[in-house]
Amino acid sequence: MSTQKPPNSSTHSTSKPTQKTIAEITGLAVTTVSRALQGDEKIAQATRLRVSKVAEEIGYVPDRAAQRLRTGKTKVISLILDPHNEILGFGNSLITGVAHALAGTDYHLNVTPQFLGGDPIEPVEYIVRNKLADGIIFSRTRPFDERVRFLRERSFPFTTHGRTEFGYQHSFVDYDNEKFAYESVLRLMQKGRRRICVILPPNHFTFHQHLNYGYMRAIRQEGLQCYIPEGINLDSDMPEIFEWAQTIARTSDAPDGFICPGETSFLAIANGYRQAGKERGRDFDAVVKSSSQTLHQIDSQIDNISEDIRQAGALLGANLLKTMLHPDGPFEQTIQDPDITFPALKSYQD
Amino acid sequence: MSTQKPPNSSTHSTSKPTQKTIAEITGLAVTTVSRALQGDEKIAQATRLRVSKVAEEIGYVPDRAAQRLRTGKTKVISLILDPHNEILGFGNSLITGVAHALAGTDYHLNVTPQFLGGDPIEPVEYIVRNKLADGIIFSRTRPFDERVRFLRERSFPFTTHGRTEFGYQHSFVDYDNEKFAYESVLRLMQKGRRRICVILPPNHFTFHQHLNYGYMRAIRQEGLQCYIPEGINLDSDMPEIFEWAQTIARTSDAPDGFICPGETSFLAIANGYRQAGKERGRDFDAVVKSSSQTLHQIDSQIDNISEDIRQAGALLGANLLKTMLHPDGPFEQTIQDPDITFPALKSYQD
DNA sequence: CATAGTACTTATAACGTTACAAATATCGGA
DNA sequence: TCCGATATTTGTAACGTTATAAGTACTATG
Repeated sequence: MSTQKPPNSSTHSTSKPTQKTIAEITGLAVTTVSRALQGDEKIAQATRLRVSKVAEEIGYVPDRAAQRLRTGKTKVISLILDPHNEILGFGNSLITGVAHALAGTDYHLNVTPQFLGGDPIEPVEYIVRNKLADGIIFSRTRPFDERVRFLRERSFPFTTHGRTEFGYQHSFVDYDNEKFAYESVLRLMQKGRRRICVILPPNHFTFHQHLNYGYMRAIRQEGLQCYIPEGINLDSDMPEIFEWAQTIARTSDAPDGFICPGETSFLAIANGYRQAGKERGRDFDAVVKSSSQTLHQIDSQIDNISEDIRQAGALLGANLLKTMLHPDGPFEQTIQDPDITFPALKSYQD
Repeated sequence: MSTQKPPNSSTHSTSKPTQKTIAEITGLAVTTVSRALQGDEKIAQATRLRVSKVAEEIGYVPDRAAQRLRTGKTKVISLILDPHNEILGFGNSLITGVAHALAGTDYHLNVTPQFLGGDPIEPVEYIVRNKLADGIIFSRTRPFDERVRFLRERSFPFTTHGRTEFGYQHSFVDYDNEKFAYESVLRLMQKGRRRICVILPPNHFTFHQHLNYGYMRAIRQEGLQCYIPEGINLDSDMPEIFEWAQTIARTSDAPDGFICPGETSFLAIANGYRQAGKERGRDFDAVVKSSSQTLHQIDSQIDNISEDIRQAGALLGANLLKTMLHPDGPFEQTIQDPDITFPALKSYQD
């Protein structure tokens, strides 16, 4: 108290306030200010209070660059956004979800775009190399995903949207695609459909397997023929799918039921069938996985099983935060349950 | 040369290489290494070459935190993503565009989500306060946009997607909504429509004015009645628009032409009209502004005027880079021309 | 009253980089 | 041979923060 320096007003009025400014005002040492702001128990409660009050008053905000340089922690989480995820607001919902999970913490969200045609490992390597984040979230995992291997080798915290098939555990959030596919088959059968086709993602993705399992399980159980198109997948352009649908719609054994794990594939198929004079509800049916209300507006009677992307984002954020806190596990592994609420069945069960 | 220190191998083999590592290997001073890496002409070409070769070899990457602390430059550009921009991949396209503009520079892209219902100034204040970026991009500008005022006051570089009506100039990229609306009216007239309705964004946005001007100009010129719905706007939920459309479709003076500056509004309207037994092409027509191929798949005969969002992002990035280089202007102001290519008219011009 | 402990505060150094001023070497010309 | 000019390199300090170790003052204990 007695050693309080004269409040050198010229120093702390001009530019951005730092801990030094607070130190000068309170007459404390910069170290004390730093520790007070960190809530160190070894600093007297009264001091802590005083410091944070002054900090508040003069509008002090910590310099993240300095913190980062000193501690090595970026306090940033990087979400890698895949260009294929454009589908009806997927990216935005995911971002919003993660951002919500991070709100209240001092972590920032950084979105790294993954360029179309680029190697998926690139953004991950880049982030690790340049230490641009403390944790990474990415999607579209593969059974033996290179990114997972890479990050695990370096003990770099991450969470994935989608599972892998490695022998070791890691944090993830996934959607129960197996159940989605299985229930979809049952629903289509309920509507009298027998030639049920499923649109699968490219087979190097893990969720290809899950969808496939669910579909095949139901198909076998019900004694149906499986119908998996070749040359067409969930990532195909709409015009491509449209062309394909238009063609097969005119064949004698054209599918009368579709399982579409994405909205756009359904739209393209419905359009292709329409060109061939076939209407959804009369000539064929479909169960669609969607994450927005858009589809329902286009076809209000469509059977739709929803996936809550925003929730997935929030879970991913939360799981990653936990992983960073306890880097050696246990790993949070969350599987989202499909929300199945079909419209009531009409009487046209022929 | 003679003063070369012995290559203290223990120092630069373990952890991440820094300029110090390079200095030790080359026998130069850290300062020289720093300036060589910056390409300073005052450093001998031979030295520059040698330094960058060693840097490459040992996999040196500059520590951004240290650079940032020292220079005050974050080398980050922040894109503020509005939740309303979810519409069919808007966000992703914009991100991709900006990212492309930034590729090759040492700027990073950081996406800051704007929460639904939050004050638009919040993310901007936050970025400036915490100095999280050197430049900001945001959209959905208002005529007297608070964010523009705020950033200009602080001479903080920014570019907007959309114009303002301030007396001073600033960098922006905008779409020619006036032309879009005007041309849409003409197109609908060409198709024999006379009761032409326009869906406008909330009237606090600048592009509300532009759309309105274009629409009104054409309406007056052609001697038509204007039809601007109340209670419904471009940001309304699809179910809301659907309800509205369903109701007016049954009125005697129901519009037979719609100008939809967004895909979802069209879908909701088409659905509402369909409930009332009215079909697009027969009972009404629409011109839709879209930025994806999705709509075309749903209705291949639809008149659609496209907006290239990815290009907008690229322009925004480029403009902002220029603004940061020359903070006092001249400001890049780009207006994107609508891409108008309608399907050939059928003969049903009654 | 000395001593150990407790409660709290502080000086010093360092993270990796760059701005600045200063130093050294090299060279042509007087 | 000496001088100034040019070319090139270097030492020092600083950006704002925090970890570490060391300090001070006060209290309790024997």
